[in-house]
Amino acid sequence: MRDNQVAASESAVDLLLALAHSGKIAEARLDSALENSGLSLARWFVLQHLAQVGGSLPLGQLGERLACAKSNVTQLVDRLEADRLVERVHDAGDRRSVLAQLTPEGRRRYHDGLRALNAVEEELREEYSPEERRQLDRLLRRLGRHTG
Amino acid sequence: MRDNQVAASESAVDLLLALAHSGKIAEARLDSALENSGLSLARWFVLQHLAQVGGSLPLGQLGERLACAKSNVTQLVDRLEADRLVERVHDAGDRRSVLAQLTPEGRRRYHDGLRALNAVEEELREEYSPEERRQLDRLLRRLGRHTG
DNA sequence: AAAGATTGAAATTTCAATCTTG
DNA sequence: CAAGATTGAAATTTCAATCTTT
Repeated sequence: MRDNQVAASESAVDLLLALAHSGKIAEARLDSALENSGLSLARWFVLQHLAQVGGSLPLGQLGERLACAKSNVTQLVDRLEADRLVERVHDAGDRRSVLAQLTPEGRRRYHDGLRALNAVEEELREEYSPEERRQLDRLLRRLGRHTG
Repeated sequence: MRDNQVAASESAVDLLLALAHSGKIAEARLDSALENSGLSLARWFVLQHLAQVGGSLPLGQLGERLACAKSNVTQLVDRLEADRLVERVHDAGDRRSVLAQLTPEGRRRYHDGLRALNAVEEELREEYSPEERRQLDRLLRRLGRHTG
């Protein structure tokens, strides 16, 4: 019974497993980088996506971008709204839809978080050359195109 | 106020963010692949690590390999023990230590899960060439070497 | 009925405190 | 006191059911 066989990356599953594991490690690092800014990675991600698109997004689309359940988005936005980093705004066009909108304070906190995150850059510099970073990034962005 | 700047991979932070996101996507796929085998990805990971090292491992070391809190390992093993997939065994050498040991049924379920996971291979085949898979895998394994 | 969002319950993970052994 | 593990509480995420609007 060969159990010690799951080692290299012959199979595509091993690749997914490696991706899942690397993702965990990355998350842990980012989370600890944000520790002093009073934001969890999940909360910062919300602010980031809103900032990226210019300030607001329907909760449903936010859920797609965050790759999480929509009920989670509701509660995430609840907490962010309690901290005045985000506001709920009714969508004029479709009254079923609710927009999460970045507040000025939310925008500041997003930038604060970004600064904190950038502080971990040096760590990664030791691990990857710029060329390798580009290569890795290019490969990662391909994931999720087909079935994501 | 340039908010739409976080796009390419100039910075190392963007790479970590991409890793975290890709990890989520990978996890979701693996989890749904395991759906019919009655195992969550977290539980299968435990079985996998035990199988990889030949059958048993102290809970602490299991936590390191899984990159999760030790209290989580305790509860993970609780549930696996309830399902008779793993047994707790006292460590003869150090009575503080507790080993998680794969049962015969646990070993079977590990292989069942592996089969289910391999079924998602075809999806990935469309997304990456063998050469790209090797490249991506090689890069991922470098993560966590320095500060893990 | 379908889409968007919310609610409450359950599963999972983490954190702080505690217990036992070295 | 250090190390290894466990417990209970809190935070986070998911799932199923529900509500409103299209």
